[in-house]
Amino acid sequence: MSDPYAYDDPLSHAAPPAPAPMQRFAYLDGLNPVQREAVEALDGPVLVLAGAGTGKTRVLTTRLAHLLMTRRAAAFQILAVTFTNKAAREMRERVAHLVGIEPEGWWLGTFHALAARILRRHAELVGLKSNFTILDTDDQIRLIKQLLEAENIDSKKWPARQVLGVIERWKDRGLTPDKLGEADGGDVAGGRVVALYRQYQERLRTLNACDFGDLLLHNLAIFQKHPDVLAEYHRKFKYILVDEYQDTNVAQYLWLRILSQAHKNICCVGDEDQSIYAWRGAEIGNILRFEADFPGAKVIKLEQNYRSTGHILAAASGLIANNKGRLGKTLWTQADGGDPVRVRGVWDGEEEARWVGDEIEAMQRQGTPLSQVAVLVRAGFQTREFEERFITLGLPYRVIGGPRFYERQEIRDAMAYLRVVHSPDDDLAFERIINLPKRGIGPAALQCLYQAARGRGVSLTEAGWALTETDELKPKLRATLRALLQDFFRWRTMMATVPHTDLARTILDESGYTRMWQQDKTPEAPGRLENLKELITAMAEFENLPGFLEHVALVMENAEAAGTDQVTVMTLHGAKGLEFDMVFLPGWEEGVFPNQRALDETGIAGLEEERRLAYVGLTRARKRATISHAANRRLYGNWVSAIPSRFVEEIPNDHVDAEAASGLYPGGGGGNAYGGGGGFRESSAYSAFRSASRQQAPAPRTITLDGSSYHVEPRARPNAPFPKGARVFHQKFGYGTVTAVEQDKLEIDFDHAGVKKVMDSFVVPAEKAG
DNA sequence: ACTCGTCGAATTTTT
DNA sequence: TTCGACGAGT
Repeated sequence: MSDPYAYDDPLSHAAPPAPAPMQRFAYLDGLNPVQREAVEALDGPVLVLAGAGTGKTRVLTTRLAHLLMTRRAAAFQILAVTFTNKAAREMRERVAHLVGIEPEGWWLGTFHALAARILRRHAELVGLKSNFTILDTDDQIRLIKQLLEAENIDSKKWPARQVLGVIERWKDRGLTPDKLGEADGGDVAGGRVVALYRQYQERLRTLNACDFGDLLLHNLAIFQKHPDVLAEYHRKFKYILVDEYQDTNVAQYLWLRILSQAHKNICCVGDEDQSIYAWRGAEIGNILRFEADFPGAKVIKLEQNYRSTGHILAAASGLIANNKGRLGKTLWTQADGGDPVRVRGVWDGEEEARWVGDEIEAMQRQGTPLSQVAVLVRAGFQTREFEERFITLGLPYRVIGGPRFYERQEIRDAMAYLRVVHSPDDDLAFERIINLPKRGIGPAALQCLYQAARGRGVSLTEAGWALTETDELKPKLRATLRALLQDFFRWRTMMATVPHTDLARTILDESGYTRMWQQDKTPEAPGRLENLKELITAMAEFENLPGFLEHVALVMENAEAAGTDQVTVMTLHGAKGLEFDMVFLPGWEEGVFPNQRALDETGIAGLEEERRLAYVGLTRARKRATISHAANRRLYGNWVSAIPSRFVEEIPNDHVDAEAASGLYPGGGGGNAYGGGGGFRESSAYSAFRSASRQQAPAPRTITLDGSSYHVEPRARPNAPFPKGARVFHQKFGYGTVTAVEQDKLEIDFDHAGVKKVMDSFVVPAEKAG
């Protein structure tokens, strides 16, 4: 317990393990030939392209086990990297199961946890102390706000969130302030983001803190400037294994590359078709470029799907085939065809929720457990309608998402107390709780503290002590401040003798924080007190306070919900990696999905990412996938009409069973969602969403359904809509922009052929061309 | 220092 | 529509 950051493996420099005797490895038996190849290709760079449901995790874990069992490497010589703690835990458990024991001293964890571990050992090389704190988003925002204020930048025009976003994207790409010119920030924050970034980094250093991005960047800096340190890790890590490679950002890629450059034993597993995190810095290019980045790389494609029925798989494959930026895989299955993907058109969001609810009840009656049913939505706000409906029906459900345990206000407050006790210099934590519960130390007093701290170049705590000696503060305030600081001092001394759980309880009680919630009469208060208790319980699993704080900073996880039988409602992003028998995919409308903003902001790249998201959604389903779209939806208080998502049309007809209420879309003869000759081209959702056009709320009415289900005729499917401004491609005239729309005739300004009027059936959206 | 009202914005999320 | 952030008033 003497040094909580002592991570050194006693065996790090031990002689290489003896080769294993020839033996049979039973765990290889259940693998298919390709999986086996992926497991056994231990040396050199390997890219395993693992399609959805092809047994990726199995390959990963078996490969790790194989490395250990063949004694190619000891556990501490393997670096195994994941994105989430959940994935790390799962891998740890499954490998332990395969190997029979929990491997000791190994380096398996998230990019951030591993980078933090390395950084703690060499913190001084980048000007930090090894007990640096890792900031959470709250801290970051508050810091940026302070900087904005100091710079006199209007925080209304440039919200701290946005400024932070820009900085984080830079960090994702490995761009430290010195690599940027002042102009690189565009007009963000009045053209001063780069300066803010620099100041932000300076502040972090004086706070002895770093954010998540820094963990990686500091690692890179250390490796680049200290070859001896790098060499140490080169010697140490003989094999590197990476999960979800398609989600890596540039900084993570550089980190992997530099660590693997000595031995080149790096195996990356991923699926470019499931790359859905570009918006937070993921570079799909990393996986697309793998063979170029790692010369001599072996590429192994896992294509046999063990999850879904034939129809679902074919639907998903057909959809994703519309993407350009992919390496390409052909998934196949031995499973039955099963049912085609259902596509259902309804009048509005309410009806959609009603229909989905009814369908789920029907499935339940037929014996499907609710735990095998999921409703996957594009965006959080879509969950509400389903919740309301499920409550009405009395259908048990749980919404995944929402604020997680360690993000709750009361937990963050409690954590701030603990952080200040652990490290008195943690100004951000101190600031958070200095007046919580209310002690009368308001903004004015805080301002005074700040000045004192800055003037003396010390932390707030230290400045506080100084202020108790002077008469800059009113006597009463001075006394309060002194009492608080003395409390902290006392708690700090208790650290050595009192178990950390007891200490935490004491702190929360004596500080008056518990009492604050006990006296609070809002309905949330009891829950918050519960959470505080839970926090103490969670602490018990850790040896000491620093260990716990590191866990919270890096892991920030929820305890798993109780195991009652419930429908799962969550976002498509949240569903990656999961699977269910029955999957509902509501809201497949232009504007909602693909999301209009994604299209506006990132164009074709955005569209392709949305399509991958659709692919992820479909491939979550084992037995049945049900897509639905509403003709009308209430969005931010006003009604908008929308047309079915282009993704609906992109699914091959043979695998779709489409059915829509009649009269959903204006114009056109048939009046069903898909046939009927282009009726809904006029009410393009593009413009509808962009301008949030105010429309009369559709009068509530009963929908008469077409008696029989309607099967889509291949030829009858209309082209994608071409709103004004759309980029299109014409066989003869090339690329152009739509300048006017009149029924099925378009006026197009072609890049090379000038303005022409053409029938819409002769052009395709520009992104589909070629 | 706290409460109330107005204004504006509004995907996706891990660490 | 709903939520939050901020500014004015008590």
